[in-house]
Amino acid sequence: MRVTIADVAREAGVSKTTVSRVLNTKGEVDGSTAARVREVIASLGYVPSSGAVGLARGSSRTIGMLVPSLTWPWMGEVLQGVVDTVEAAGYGLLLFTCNRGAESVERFTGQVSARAFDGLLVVEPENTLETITALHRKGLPVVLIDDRGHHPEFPSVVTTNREGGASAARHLLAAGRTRPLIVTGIRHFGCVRERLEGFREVFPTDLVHDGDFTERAGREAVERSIAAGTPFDSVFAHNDLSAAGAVRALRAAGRRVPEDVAVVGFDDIPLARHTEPPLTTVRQPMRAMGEAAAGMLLGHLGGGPVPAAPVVLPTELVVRESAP
Amino acid sequence: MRVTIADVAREAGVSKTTVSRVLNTKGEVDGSTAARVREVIASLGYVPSSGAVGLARGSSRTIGMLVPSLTWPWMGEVLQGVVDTVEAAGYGLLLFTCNRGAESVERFTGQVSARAFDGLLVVEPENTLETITALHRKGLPVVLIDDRGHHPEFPSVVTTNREGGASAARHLLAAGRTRPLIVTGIRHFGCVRERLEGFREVFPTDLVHDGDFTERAGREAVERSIAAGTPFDSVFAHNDLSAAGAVRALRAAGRRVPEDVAVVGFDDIPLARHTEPPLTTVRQPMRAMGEAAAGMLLGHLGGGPVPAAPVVLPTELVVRESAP
DNA sequence: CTGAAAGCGCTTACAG
DNA sequence: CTGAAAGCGCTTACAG
Repeated sequence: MRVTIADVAREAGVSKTTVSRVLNTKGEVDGSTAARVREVIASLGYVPSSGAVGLARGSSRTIGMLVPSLTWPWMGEVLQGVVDTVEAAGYGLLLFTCNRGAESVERFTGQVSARAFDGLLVVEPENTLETITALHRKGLPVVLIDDRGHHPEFPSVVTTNREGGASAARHLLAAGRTRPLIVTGIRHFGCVRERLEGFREVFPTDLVHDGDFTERAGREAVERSIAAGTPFDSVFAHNDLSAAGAVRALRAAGRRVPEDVAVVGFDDIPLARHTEPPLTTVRQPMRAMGEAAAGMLLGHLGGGPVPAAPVVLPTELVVRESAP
Repeated sequence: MRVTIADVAREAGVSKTTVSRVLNTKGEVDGSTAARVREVIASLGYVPSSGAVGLARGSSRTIGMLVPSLTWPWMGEVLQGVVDTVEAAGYGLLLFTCNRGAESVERFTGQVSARAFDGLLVVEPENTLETITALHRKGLPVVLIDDRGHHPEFPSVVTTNREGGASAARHLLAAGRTRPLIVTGIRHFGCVRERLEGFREVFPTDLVHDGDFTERAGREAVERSIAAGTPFDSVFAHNDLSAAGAVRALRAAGRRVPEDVAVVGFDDIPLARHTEPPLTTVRQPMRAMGEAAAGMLLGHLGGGPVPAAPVVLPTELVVRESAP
């Protein structure tokens, strides 16, 4: 049978109120009484029921996290940062993905209404913005990670996408390249627009291929440019996957990387160091972003303020062989 | 203010008992009464508090999952399989990692005692077996995923490691290779022993290098063999990361892959299709394993039996250029 | 410094 | 078919 606060109280010869007080170090309790209660707690191996505590206190000491997919290359890093921070604060992390349309979104909002968690971390899945906005307006604390749509309504953690694009441009320019080709990610993402602008402010070019973050997008951009006879001596891809595709297509076409064409990616996912040649890329601090977002949310739940402006964590250019 | 069952009862002109009955479709309720209650529920947007339900019912409709790391290359697939299954059943998933020693293990067992979840899925972190065994003996339903230590005490989902090793061996043998080199993973893992035995039963060899699942392990095994003048015409690595290391070292040493040396990995992580050349590898069905484990646990929580023997999901040889 | 009692929002015998 | 009441295991005014 489960040990309850009543068992502890009886065994220690005090009231449940007193046990609760020493449990939460709240209110004055006589030193020796407290010590006795603590002994009983230890000897009985008593742990308060999280459900009962949550019900009585009106909060669950759990935070929720909603992500579009768990298999994206950088999601593990974000998650690890979040889990580490949340666990260290004694909170639990409830994980949700909304990848099966309306039905799963509904199930998710049900969990929210059920008060299964006190606050929500979001890597925004497509088509969930309305839902999340509604929940936020109803009072659910929310922090966005890698805000791809730029929603000033929410506290968020972002990285320096514009400066990241600019750093790639400066690097290629310094290496003496003159005709860069850009393979973008999905255009309506804020991060994509920023990476593009940041790059072109430093290194203007009209060779822009619309991609979608897939390997194929990188491959096709290169294949088409070569087929069209468009000269280019470098590629800036908006993520590492399409950079890897570009590298593959270049080598298949007999162009040497980096001698003939230098390639720079974005993200620095594990794959980046394993392509041939390894990718020069703009590193996103995914784990730190997860930690920062979780920290913000926990701080807010603890009664603190939330930053009015997005918290910005810097990208970092990682130089490898694809663009030395 | 939050909508409660009392609000619904008042609005519908019935007792809380009746509302509870239509909520859980339990016991007989008059058709028209039920319809009226349902309308009120919808119009008020009522959702039962998960904490209260859990307290009253003695279960949380949440399952826990404990993993050693969220950044391992195949962990995302496992997680996705688990989350999809758990969500579809209307359960929540609470995520834990025990990667900071005793302190985090303690915090984790605290959550268990707090009844934060009804059952546990485990990808076993090092040095947690005792803890998990103790929890299991105390009555916590547990299912192990990719049981690396072979603990017959627990229900588990595994893959055909022995047959996977054998399939790699048959493939190399059929390709006319005669001197295979093996780079193992950490030796005390059950899966490593099985892959090794499976391979050597089909294709005996004494060229075995103890590795640790890192890229460096693959690189060093190859470098040492070359330095020692040991002839070999193929490599079977116990995971893709060390296979990638082997490929890299071979090419750096001027050996052609697969012409001079064929390389076969294990896992089929995303990286496998991006090495140069892409890796032939023994695919582990990680997502399916996650789904199966979650399904077993949910079935058990639902009152069903657990399979007495481990559930075994088949590996599959994926042939790419590194060993055609 | 301490305790009796009410309350958090549900479910579940029990009685009708 | 329906409801009053007790109970799940805590916390928190309130009173002393």
